[in-house]
Amino acid sequence: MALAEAILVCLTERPMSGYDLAKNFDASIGFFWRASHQQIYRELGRLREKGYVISQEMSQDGKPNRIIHTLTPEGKVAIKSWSTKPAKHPSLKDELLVKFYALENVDIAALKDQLTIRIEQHQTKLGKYYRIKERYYDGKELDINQKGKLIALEMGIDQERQTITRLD
Amino acid sequence: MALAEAILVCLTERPMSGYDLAKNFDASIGFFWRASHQQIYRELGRLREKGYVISQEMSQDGKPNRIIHTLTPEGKVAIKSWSTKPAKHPSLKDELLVKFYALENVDIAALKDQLTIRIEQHQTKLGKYYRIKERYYDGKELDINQKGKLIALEMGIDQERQTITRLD
DNA sequence: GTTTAATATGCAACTATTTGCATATATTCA
DNA sequence: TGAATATATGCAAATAGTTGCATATTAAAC
Repeated sequence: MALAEAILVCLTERPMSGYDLAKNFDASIGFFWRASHQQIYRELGRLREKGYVISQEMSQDGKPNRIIHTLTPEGKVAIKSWSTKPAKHPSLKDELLVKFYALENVDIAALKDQLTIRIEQHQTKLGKYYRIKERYYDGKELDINQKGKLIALEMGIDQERQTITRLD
Repeated sequence: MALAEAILVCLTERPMSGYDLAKNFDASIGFFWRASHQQIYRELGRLREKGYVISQEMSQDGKPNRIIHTLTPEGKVAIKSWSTKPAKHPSLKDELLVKFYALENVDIAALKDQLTIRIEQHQTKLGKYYRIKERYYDGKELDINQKGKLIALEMGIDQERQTITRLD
């Protein structure tokens, strides 16, 4: 499973709480791998058991305590080892295309509405990508780690733009 | 869940056995919704219980018996009703992009190999799409149902071509 | 002052998916 | 003659993902 690895990858940037990770999965890495906070908290437990992260409770004044998870050297080794294994096919499940596939048996007006919504969703996502790119990457000196993120981001931008053109 | 509906959609074309359906999920509709034969057989059981399909065993000489599943009017109603509900986001899980995201902590040579394999996979898929298009759609009179399938197919072709260009 | 939103964590139940196994027949290839 | 491939169906276990709920604090808005 790659949720574990996606979390470890996030933690290479800096130690984070489950809450921080959940926000990351809503924003940056979540564009390539989606996960809910429930999944993340459960997975963090497993990663702790395996010794890939260590977790420390930090008290904060005002807000509830947070548990900060830090990547261990064993965790880093796990990422490297995962990285050499063949990547699985991206999962592929698109209800909207199934509906087009069934055009004769479908409510066409409802389908058009869904298409409009879908296009809007892609535009929203594209907007988010652009904002991230401007804010963190444009006109900055980039180390290799940031370059990797930029590559992934640009692939996402390309994909969204093309999908919008295709559907529109 | 849309596996149920994807199966029903397949059965609008003609009555089929589980085996036929599994092959369909490997070829045409499977380009938008992947499923294993185990999943399909189990789901067929549920669809039978709900009365969306009826199943009849046919003996064949030589080969093992097949069970032919036929869409019922209730099944057709279920498709129509599903078609009006908002389509969920396509699922989104791409290990390869996660690996790019983690460039600093990854084995770069291994990643390049995986990228090559991925491009080849997209090319294989594109080839399949083209063959289906030529064989079943090019220069043919199309009814509305076939037009829907052609739209889905052309979206697939477009997507694959652009993905190959992007990755290459 | 009470509701709403943001922060912060997590369990439990349910549903879906994957993986491994199991069985049986007929044909084709070496 | 034995092995591999295609046809044909399905169970069981493990893993993954979704949905609903539960709790607790603080700040800001109304």
